[in-house]
Amino acid sequence: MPANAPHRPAKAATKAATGAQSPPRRPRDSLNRAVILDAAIRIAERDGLDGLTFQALGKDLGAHATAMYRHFRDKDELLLEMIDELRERSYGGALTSTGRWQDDLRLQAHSIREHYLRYAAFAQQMAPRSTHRSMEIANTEFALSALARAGLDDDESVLYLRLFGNYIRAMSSLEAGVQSLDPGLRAKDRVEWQVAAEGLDPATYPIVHRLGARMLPYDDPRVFDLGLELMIAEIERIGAARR
Amino acid sequence: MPANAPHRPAKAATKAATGAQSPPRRPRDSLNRAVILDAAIRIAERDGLDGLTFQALGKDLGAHATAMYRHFRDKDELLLEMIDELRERSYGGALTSTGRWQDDLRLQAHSIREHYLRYAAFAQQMAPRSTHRSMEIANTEFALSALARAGLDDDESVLYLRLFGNYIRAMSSLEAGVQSLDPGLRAKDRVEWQVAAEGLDPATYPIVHRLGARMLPYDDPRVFDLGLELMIAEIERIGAARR
DNA sequence: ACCTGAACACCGTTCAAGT
DNA sequence: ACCTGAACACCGTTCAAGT
Repeated sequence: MPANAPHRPAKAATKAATGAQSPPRRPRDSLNRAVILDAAIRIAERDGLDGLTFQALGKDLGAHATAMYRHFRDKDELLLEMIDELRERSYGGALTSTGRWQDDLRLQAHSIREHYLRYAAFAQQMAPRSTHRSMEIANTEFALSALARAGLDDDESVLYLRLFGNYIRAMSSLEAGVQSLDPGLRAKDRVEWQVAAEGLDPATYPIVHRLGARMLPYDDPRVFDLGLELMIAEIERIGAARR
Repeated sequence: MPANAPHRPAKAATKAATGAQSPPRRPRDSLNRAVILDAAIRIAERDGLDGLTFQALGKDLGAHATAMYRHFRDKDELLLEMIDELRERSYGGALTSTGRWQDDLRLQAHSIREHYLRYAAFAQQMAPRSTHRSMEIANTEFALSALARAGLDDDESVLYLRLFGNYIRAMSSLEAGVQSLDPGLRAKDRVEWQVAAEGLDPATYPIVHRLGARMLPYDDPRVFDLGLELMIAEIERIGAARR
């Protein structure tokens, strides 16, 4: 039996011979966007974004791969819906204010960062795309409210909203990117700095030669907070000067 | 003639019939990493990363698609080499110091950012990966030297090097990601904020309702410098306190 | 040793056919 | 109306065969 024959021209015959029959047809209307989205997220979490194919989706759902096209225009539409659904699941309800604008910004920054790291495979797709769904608008209102309470005027608010938002998404996306790399490759990375530093000419690269062994990994967790506190301190300064 | 038959089983026969013959065989050793890299970069700049396939490469070079496998282990190795080659082309020689550490950091930040925006399709691949090639080590020495002249000690230097480096790569990568999106989609984005803001309930979203029309795009160029200056000012403060 | 040709095991997507 | 089956036009990668 030519088990690996491509494009099996005699599939039906093989089936008849082995007694295998088509899996039961999926009952009508049992497939819908919610069910497909659910399976897609489950598959992506298990096998990564590369593992998410229409064939895998069909297998998981017991349906034909092309059945998805009745519910999503193409794969990109599926992906966008997944991003939105994940967002909904992660910070379901709106954030509740802590009472202090500084802590509100910290809370928001960390909740977004955790979301990106939890769904690291999606991070690079999420960061530059806005959905304008209610979740995003609620988040924007939350941040703008904190900036207003800090004492920023309208012009400053829209500017610092972008710095704050971009910083959080960009840095989280980078961390997620690092963590999505092959683990073996990342381990090699750290060692290589040490090796490279030791083998270096101390005359041309004196500081790298001296500090190479103490270099921090790209995703050192202290870095995110360091920049975050810098922004909060600056916002505090601007607000105080304005009063 | 079945022009669109897949996996053309009668290719040789067709060729003989039409009189077409195999293109001239590529002369021995005319293919090498440099030549392939050059073509790959040309193709990627013209057709984007999605257009860069071994088939396109073969066509461009007048060689068989699989000939590349003699020179690169797989596509990922080709991609890494491309990233490194582009880096080499962008900021060819090492940066030369301006004499002021603040301006050195600004120079480096902007040259890296321009590099990311110029090769926006690669940005998301470049950001989280380090190559440990000479270019990267020279850049690291340059930044560490600036931080040392600012007055930072070793611990502070390695920490702020990461913040500085991650900020630049992360923010540049985000901007590149935005600019890689479909242009039509980006235009829609800006309008949608305005529409969303106007249709909003002013009671639940008072600030977004008021400021929605003035929202800045994700890739507003002022944002990058705003954060950059924040970091430089902080480094200045730390250095001054230490003296 | 270097390049080609054919094959393998996939993809996303379209569309006529089944139910 | 919803789902299936077959096909189309691609991918990256392997490997035996040509030169």
